[in-house]
Amino acid sequence: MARKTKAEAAATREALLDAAEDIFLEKGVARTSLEQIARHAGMTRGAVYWHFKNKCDLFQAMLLRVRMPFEELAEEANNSGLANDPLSAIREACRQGFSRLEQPRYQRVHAILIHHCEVFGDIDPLAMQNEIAEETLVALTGYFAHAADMGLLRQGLSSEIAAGLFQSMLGGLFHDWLRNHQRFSLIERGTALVDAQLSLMRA
Amino acid sequence: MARKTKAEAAATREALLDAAEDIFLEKGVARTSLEQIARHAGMTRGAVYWHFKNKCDLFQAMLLRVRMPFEELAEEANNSGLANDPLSAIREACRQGFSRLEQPRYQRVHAILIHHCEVFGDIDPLAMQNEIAEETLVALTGYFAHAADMGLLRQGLSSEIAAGLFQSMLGGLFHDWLRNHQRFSLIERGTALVDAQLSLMRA
DNA sequence: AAGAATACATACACGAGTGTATGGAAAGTG
DNA sequence: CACTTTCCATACACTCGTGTATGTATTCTT
Repeated sequence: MARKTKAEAAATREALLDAAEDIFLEKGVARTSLEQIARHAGMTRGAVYWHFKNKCDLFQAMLLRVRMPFEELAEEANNSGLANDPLSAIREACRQGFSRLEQPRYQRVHAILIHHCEVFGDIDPLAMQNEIAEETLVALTGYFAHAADMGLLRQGLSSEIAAGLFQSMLGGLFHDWLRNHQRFSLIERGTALVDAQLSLMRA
Repeated sequence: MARKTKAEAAATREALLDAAEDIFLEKGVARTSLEQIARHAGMTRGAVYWHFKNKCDLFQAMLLRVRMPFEELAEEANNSGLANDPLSAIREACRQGFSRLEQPRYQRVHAILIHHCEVFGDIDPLAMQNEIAEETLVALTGYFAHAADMGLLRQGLSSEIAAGLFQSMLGGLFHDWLRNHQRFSLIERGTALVDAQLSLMRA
């Protein structure tokens, strides 16, 4: 085969990553070969080994195309100027995260990470999930503590328990939705649950 | 090798399943070979292929040694004579499930099912999780509807939303705990969260 | 415009894992 | 006490996937 222009080469690289998303999601990471990925992108294994060192490298490249939603959730919660209303800040951060995850690429990659890959090379999805969960819990605890100081929380509800309840609820919702996203809309059901939970927690 | 007595043969079968639990949990299902399982049990692959048809059959046999806690959770919640207090019935059913899952074998097998195996042969772990989640949601909806009829729920809180919140919270808690169970006690944290959530929901 | 680098396709060697076939010694069975 | 069956080890053939080496037409460089 002949050499292609730089733009074409970049396009085949993206096509390989797209194909990897498709087949990883369908068959799981461990059960898919580089041959299957290449064929699904209309290429051969030669293209894969030119653009990526091996399967693990390709997997990492696939992850780099999306950012973790919870990280952005924490970021955007900090950036939102609602520091005087921490509970509303939590709500808006959740809605931001929901709409991010509804984008097909985000949804597919996260579904692969959480439900379709095992420990794999030097990538440990469970460790990544643990980090994300811990970050989320810390961020939520801060916001609920702030809310408690302002007297916004129902009496008898500590900020630690509130943060734990909220984080578990969010995690369960994400797992449910990623398992089969066509059953319900994440934004609709997510905001309904978030609003209900915050309403229960408000003084 | 020589033939062993029936009891000894059954013991080696259990030893093979124990070894499978260990290595599946450590390395993931896809990355473990039958050779590794056999060696970890002090046997060879001949023993594995005598007791099981293949890897998928061994996996199913491993699953059969534990039963789904949610099914039994619902059963025992029905059997408990707390029909006049649905919220307390939910609490007790959850505590039953927590103590079940704290048993090492239950914890290990469920951690494997949820976090350490992909789609695999004719076994689809995600489908199993979907079934369990659906059953749980239906059961919870029934109990919360009963509670709503009795006026036990806070006004403005529908039984569907209450069930959704509770199921997501339970699911998130399970995923968190199964990811690394040494971080906290499921019974302690679980009952704390369940009590807090039910307290928020009570009228 | 000529050499060098690029972007793949093709071909090959290699190991790892699987499934099966065979062997054999002890346990059950009558 | 023969005789069959059981329980497992060993050995072999086979497939699948990987990694690398090589070829090659084209694009980029100067």
